[in-house]
Amino acid sequence: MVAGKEGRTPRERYRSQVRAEIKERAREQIAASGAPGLSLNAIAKQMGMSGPALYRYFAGRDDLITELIRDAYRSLADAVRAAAAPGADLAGLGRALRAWALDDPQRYFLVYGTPVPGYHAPDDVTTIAREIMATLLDAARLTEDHADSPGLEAHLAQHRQWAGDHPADPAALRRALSFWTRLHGVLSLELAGHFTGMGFDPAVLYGAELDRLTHAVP
Amino acid sequence: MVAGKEGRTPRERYRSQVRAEIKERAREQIAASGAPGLSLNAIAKQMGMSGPALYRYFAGRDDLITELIRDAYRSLADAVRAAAAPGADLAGLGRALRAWALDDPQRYFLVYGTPVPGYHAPDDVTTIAREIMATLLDAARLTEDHADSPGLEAHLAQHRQWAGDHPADPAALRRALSFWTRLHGVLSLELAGHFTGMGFDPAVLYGAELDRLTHAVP
DNA sequence: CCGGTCCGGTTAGACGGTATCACCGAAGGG
DNA sequence: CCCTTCGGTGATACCGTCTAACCGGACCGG
Repeated sequence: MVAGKEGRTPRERYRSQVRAEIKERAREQIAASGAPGLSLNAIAKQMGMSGPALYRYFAGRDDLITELIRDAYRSLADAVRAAAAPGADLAGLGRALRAWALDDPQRYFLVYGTPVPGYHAPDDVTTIAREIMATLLDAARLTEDHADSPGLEAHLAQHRQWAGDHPADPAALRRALSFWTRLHGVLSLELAGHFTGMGFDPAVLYGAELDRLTHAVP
Repeated sequence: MVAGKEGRTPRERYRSQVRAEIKERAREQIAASGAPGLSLNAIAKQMGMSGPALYRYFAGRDDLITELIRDAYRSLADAVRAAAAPGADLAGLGRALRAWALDDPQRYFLVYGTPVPGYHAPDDVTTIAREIMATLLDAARLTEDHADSPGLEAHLAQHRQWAGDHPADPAALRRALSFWTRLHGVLSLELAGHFTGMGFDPAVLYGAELDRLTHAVP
């Protein structure tokens, strides 16, 4: 079996365990105060250690946040992969996406929130993003919808490098892209609280958008 | 004439002038490093003053950011109002929204970016948001589209408190909401850089979404 | 014109955060 | 059994917000 993170030596076991606890506390802090409120000092104090000890486990605050972003991407990829397991269509994917987002809004924002102008995601994150897109394209091929946008599909047919060598026709590219942007539109506004106090149920709006993405309406 | 900000007394003139310059520098910093990178100290240094002087003009960092958020909302309301001036439909509104967003992405994120969990927008901001929504509803009444979502429209017909006493039928409510969420979906992903390297032109995608929101397709 | 008040600016400093450094003790492997 | 390596410590530099005490000049009524 491949060498998992489960420790070979006791030292490594302890190390990955402490790393895990640091990340857990970090997630709690982010859930409570958002990503900019994350404080290494506070985490160390919570764990009974004193400040600089954490630098044995993470190169710095940015490194820790990057790690959390990586985990968030992995978690999203897992959720999406699970929902699309054996040739499922976009509908289940959409429901899984919303469940994943509501389960931990700040995790969603780690992936899709306001970016720091200077920040560049590491390569493996973009690899995971590519895998998510591939899964999305798979499901988009198996889904029929009504609408078509000749102009957009023509454009996508000529600019499909983001799909790699995926065997998806322009209509599937369009479906995947609209799926992504429309559901993100509803989700991000909902999670950011822009619907609070408006009175309607965001789930209904989300469901309606998902319906129009996945059903061939008359 | 109403008392504008243009100074009555020289003191007030000077004060609002310094406040304006502080906000200008703050906008520059936010554009360069994002909202969390805003530093009062750096602004003071840039202006040739020393740290605490800025507290004569703003109660603190949060107060300054809140003021910038207020300005961003006002700017968006102005742009939307100008685009919808004499009974225009959603198409022009959509183009104006994208232009406004691309003109200053960080300003867009001040309005629609990742929220700080504890933060609550002041009342006048929600008032401006309401005005934007009213303008959007006006335009949505004058626009015909093809799609309909009976379930969503029925739900909105019963939960229309966010529309206040606006004379908009359920279809218009649905159009306004979809307009908001779909265009935000494309815009926020584009501004966050999630389309970079994918090869296609976000403007085409945005245009296609706007088309389907404003044209009665077969 | 003059005196008092208000206002905008200063320095000093408390406090908390990131991050580096030198040092120490103990666990672990040869 | 020794020695290396690793995890943890306190001290420290630096930067950030924000408060406090203080000062000088602009503004205002008389």
